[in-house]
Amino acid sequence: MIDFDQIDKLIHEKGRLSIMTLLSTRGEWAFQDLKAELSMSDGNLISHLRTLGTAGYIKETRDESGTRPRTSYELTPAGRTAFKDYVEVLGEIVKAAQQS
Amino acid sequence: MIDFDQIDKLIHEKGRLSIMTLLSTRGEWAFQDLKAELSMSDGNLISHLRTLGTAGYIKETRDESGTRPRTSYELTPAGRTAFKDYVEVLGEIVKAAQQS
DNA sequence: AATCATCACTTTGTGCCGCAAAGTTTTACT
DNA sequence: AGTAAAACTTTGCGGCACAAAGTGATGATT
Repeated sequence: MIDFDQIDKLIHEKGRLSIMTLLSTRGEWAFQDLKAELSMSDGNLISHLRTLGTAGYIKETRDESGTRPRTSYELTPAGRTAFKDYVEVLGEIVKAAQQS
Repeated sequence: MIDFDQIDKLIHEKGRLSIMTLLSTRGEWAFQDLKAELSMSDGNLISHLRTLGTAGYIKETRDESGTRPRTSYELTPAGRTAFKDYVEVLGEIVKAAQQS
């Protein structure tokens, strides 16, 4: 049977799952790009980013060179691994559901 | 892009996702069987079952014929549809992750 | 026969967390 | 100079996951 305990609670939440999925498909995302793509409020988005940052899943890079500061986010190796493991469980669920 | 808003919040929670997955693979589950399989506390399990019941996703059947009462749970058609839709989104996420 | 344990739940309570609304500061534009 | 928009941050509320404890019935034990 599927080991549901293996599901990473940090990732298994709509907001953070969205973020992790986006970050996994493309290297870097600026705050505003994430916000636009996910239609999340600023507060909600940043709180999720902070949660993922504290967990060591993502890394933020602040770029002050342009006219406006721009903070970008990308997966860390740990984040990539955690996401891969999480997706593996999803795959098992999908497989189990298809057999029903 | 994946429409994360489509993710059914009622299903997208570890406990309820576990329950829905089990119910989708096998017709009927008694309370105790679910509890044993999922290692959940009574209170937690019943509250999730109630949430899914209120949503119309599962149906409970109480069997009083034996020495002890035995309540069993199964998916309703609506629950099966909702789960299928949910799993479809999971499939998209898995696919997106594999391409990274 | 009386106590003890187990089943089958239910109720209650706490603590965390998602989420939005409003605030803040800096930069562009007219 | 004054307004607007970008780029965040802080605060607060409401809801929910989860466990611990309570209840009442049946079955086992001595």
